[in-house]
Amino acid sequence: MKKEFEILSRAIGDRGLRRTAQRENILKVFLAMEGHFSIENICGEAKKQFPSIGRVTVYRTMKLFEELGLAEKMDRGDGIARYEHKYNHKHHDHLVCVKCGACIEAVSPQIEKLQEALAKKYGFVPAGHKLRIFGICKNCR
Amino acid sequence: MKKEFEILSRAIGDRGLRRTAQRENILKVFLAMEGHFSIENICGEAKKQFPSIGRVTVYRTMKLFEELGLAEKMDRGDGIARYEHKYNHKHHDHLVCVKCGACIEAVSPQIEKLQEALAKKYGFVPAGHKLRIFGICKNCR
DNA sequence: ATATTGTTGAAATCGTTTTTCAATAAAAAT
DNA sequence: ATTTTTATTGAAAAACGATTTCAACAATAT
Repeated sequence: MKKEFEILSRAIGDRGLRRTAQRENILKVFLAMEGHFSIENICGEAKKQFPSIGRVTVYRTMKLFEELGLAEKMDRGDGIARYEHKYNHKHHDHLVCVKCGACIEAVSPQIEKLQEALAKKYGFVPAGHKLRIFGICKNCR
Repeated sequence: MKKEFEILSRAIGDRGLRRTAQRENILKVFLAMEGHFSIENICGEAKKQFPSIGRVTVYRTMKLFEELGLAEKMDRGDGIARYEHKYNHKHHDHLVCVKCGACIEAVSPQIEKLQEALAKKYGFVPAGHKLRIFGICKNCR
């Protein structure tokens, strides 16, 4: 839970950014959440400790965290961007329940390999991929 | 190129919908386009033959086509919904070029199988999936 | 302490999609 | 054929998430 703050600190130094209570608070709150959260979710959580914080600041800060490799945007297909932890979290795919919206993280090394091969077959230099498997989760059936 | 109109006709009969020039025109235009097209693209094309047609009608009609299994919505990650043909087109994944936006359709039966297995491993009843591989296409490098 | 300049947050704006609603037109009833 | 019914249309308005603007503010450098 420390490294992420170091990354933020380094970015602040390197880029001539300023150390603000908002940024530190959003990072703290974000790291404490486990799962996939919308800006509104994160902002709501942040407001508990920092009531004056604005939605716009959360948008801007999460974009910064994305650039720093701390957060990754994902979308469940409902038009709302959600963020998940990225630092020290390896790549994974998502199993999205179409009933309850639950989102499970999963990964198959074989699928990863085959995706590389598929891209190359078409002359693509692969840079990443996003796989969502939709279905009914264990709890919902 | 005939079956799709039959499907529309049948839906009109079954659901008490009405046969309108707009719906037939949008279907004609959509079938004539090959690739992935936004509402604005489709509306622009439709306007050539039917100048009075409105964007809203295209939204509504494409949603109907989705329900009828004639069209499938896909998103390239840029927030704009695009439609592709579904009827008589088997499932495929998308290779999206991050430089030029080109979108190639590809499929790997092995990946499909492994996805099923991955879903089941987590107790999911899979209902479908969307895989986008991002990278640089042959032309762009 | 002061000057500089990055940051904040409310309001305004943006771009896509949806809803509203009066006018229209397709199908049914006469 | 005419009238009635009701689905459909399309412009305008609203909704929605996300972005931009800008004056007030506050972190850092001088």
